[in-house]
Amino acid sequence: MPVARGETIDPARTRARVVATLEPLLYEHGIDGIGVSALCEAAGISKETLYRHFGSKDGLVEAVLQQRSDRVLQWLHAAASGAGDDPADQLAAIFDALDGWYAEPAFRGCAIVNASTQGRGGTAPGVAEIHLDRYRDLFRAIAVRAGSRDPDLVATQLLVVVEGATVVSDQLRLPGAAAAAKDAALALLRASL
Amino acid sequence: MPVARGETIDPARTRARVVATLEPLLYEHGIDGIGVSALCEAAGISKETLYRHFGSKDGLVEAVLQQRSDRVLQWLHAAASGAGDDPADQLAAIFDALDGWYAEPAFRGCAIVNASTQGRGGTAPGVAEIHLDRYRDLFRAIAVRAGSRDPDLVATQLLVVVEGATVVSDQLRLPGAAAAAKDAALALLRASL
DNA sequence: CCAAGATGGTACCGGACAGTACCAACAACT
DNA sequence: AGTTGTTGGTACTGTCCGGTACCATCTTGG
Repeated sequence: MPVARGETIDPARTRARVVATLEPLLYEHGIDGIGVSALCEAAGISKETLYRHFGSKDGLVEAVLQQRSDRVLQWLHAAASGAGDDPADQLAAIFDALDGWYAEPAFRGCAIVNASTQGRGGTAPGVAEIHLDRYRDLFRAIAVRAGSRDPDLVATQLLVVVEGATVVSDQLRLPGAAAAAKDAALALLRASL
Repeated sequence: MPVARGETIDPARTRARVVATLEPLLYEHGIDGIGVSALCEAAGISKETLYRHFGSKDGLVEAVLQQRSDRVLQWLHAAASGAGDDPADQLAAIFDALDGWYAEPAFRGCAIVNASTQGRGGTAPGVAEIHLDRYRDLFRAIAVRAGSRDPDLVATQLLVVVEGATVVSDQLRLPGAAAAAKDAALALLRASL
């Protein structure tokens, strides 16, 4: 089949579809764990199309990671918002959401941190920093509204707990890791008042 | 130059020297970030020697990771022991030691976790689990001696904090991450009594 | 002094991978 | 209808990497 299938030809739409399709694949296999040819086959596009849209494999990876960071942060903000107005409840809701993620069979740790660890040099410089900073901003806002004495400190501590829980859940497959992290996060927030 | 240089021919000694020499190199560049030829050149050995000793690149990596895990755990045990008998002091000493590590320019996160993240499949299955379990045992012993109500929970939480601090320090280069983690660890231990 | 084992050097093989070129087919706008 | 632009298919290139083979050289132990 030569061109667009049922849908109209639209480069932006093609690009978005490719990013959405390839995101879970790159997450599952790792950036160096899957070749460009396999990615193209999975996305149903030719290599030429991929390189016209993204310039290089690194360009594709950066686009995928950017969208993933956006999606994850939106998801956590939604989880917090849906838990009412109490900062502690919102914090608990975030860790409950993470617990569900950790339990998924496809869970492989934090995609952005994994990518940064794998691709030392070249791949997505700054994406990881921005991602973690946004995480920290989310926690800082919660700490501020909870009335913490040192919101920056608490935000860093909560970021540490989240990233640690992610790593431990991934490496050790401890089912209780998220619950322990949630307990720790609430204790740290409480201790900061 | 053909054979052993100044030292006597001794396969075990050669193997140990190779592991010690290549450990920092594999840590710095990542497992897939440096080729076997470069490793041999750096170690001053031929490819044939490397493959006779380790069988494959994965075999070399596993040997390096095993030794690194041993070294790190010994180092932390020593830091704890050197801080006296108070469990809280020992915990603080561990995080102070980590703080020094995080500040090193060569710091690249946890080598074992990095390797596990990079080499999905084939590379060192189980090394990461064992490493984190040993970490957790160290913390559990501290929690027990401190009189925590639930030493297993505290051990998991402290493991989460350590791994999180390592990731955050690596990705974000936050100088205060270790101090925040130390503060969090002590608060969690205190809250568990 | 000689046999056996450990080693370094080098060249090589096969495969995988990122990236490119060329072409035919199809859609959208005029 | 035709022109322009987007796409899929395929073949190809150059490169790098893990791993193997062969050989000369040196130490070690008898």
